[in-house]
Amino acid sequence: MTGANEAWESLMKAYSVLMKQFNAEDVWGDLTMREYDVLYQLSKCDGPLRMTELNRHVLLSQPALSRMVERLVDRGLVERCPDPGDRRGVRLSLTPAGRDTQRQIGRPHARSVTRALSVLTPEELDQLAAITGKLSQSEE
Amino acid sequence: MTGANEAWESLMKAYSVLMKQFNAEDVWGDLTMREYDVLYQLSKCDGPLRMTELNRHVLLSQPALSRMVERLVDRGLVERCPDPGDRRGVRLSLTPAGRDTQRQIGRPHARSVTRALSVLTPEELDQLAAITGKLSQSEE
DNA sequence: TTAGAGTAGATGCAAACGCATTAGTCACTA
DNA sequence: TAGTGACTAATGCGTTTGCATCTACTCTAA
Repeated sequence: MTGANEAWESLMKAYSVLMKQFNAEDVWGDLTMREYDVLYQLSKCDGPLRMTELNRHVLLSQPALSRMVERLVDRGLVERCPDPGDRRGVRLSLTPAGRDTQRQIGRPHARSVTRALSVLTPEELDQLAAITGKLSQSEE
Repeated sequence: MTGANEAWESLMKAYSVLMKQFNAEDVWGDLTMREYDVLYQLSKCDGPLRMTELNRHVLLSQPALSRMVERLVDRGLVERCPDPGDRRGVRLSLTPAGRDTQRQIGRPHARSVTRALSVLTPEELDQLAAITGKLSQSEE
């Protein structure tokens, strides 16, 4: 019988341990993990993403994300063009170079993830995905 | 049937969503969540902790932790004294004020955690703790 | 059609971060 | 017991972060 706080602490610990492990791997080239995360989130959606929408998927403040995107644009990995339907907004998408970089990093990283989670049975993977999915959907 | 990468992504999403939610709550006083985390980790161990040991439990680089501890010492929340057995090392512990602050923040935060995880059944809490526990122990 | 509230993203600025390196200590071996 | 390599924590420095704020645009309703 586990309390909610023990479960949350255990989740945080796992996150922290695995994040450090992944960060130590030599697969990130000249990107940080956070920058890769932005490229990855963009790679998942084929259509262009709005800044605000992207910000929902990334653990960064709005200004920090704004500047990170600016840097990625400067480096030719992300394209930023005005949203025709809302002139306040911006549409973000990967450039070919950005997509390429994402894939090049994503492949070995995905292998690391598989290796790190290989201690879990298929049933446990299912349960983990189901439970954490429930958690992120529960924001009202 | 879920793959390891989907499970990891789902875990990261849950972490990110809940972290943002907790961060938005008005319980942190003049501390950041990261600073609270350090106080919390110190509060869990009764005996003094070594810098390196503390660093294992916190998602921060060694220099960042060193300076954060310095700030907490300046604010009177943490005590730093030389380790008699190893003159390179440092022994960290909470001051009474630090313990007090930790408790004052910890109480409402623990309630938030309980509320956020209340969408899970007791069985799911057990499973989540067991699975994430397995993950963090698997570093060889 | 226009005033006022709300939203999207950018910017100024101080604080905090990570990388590389350093100083000091330990532990093992010759 | 002197020398070498590993380990612990601190520091220099350029970059990134968050908070507060700002500008520009949208939406609602009078």
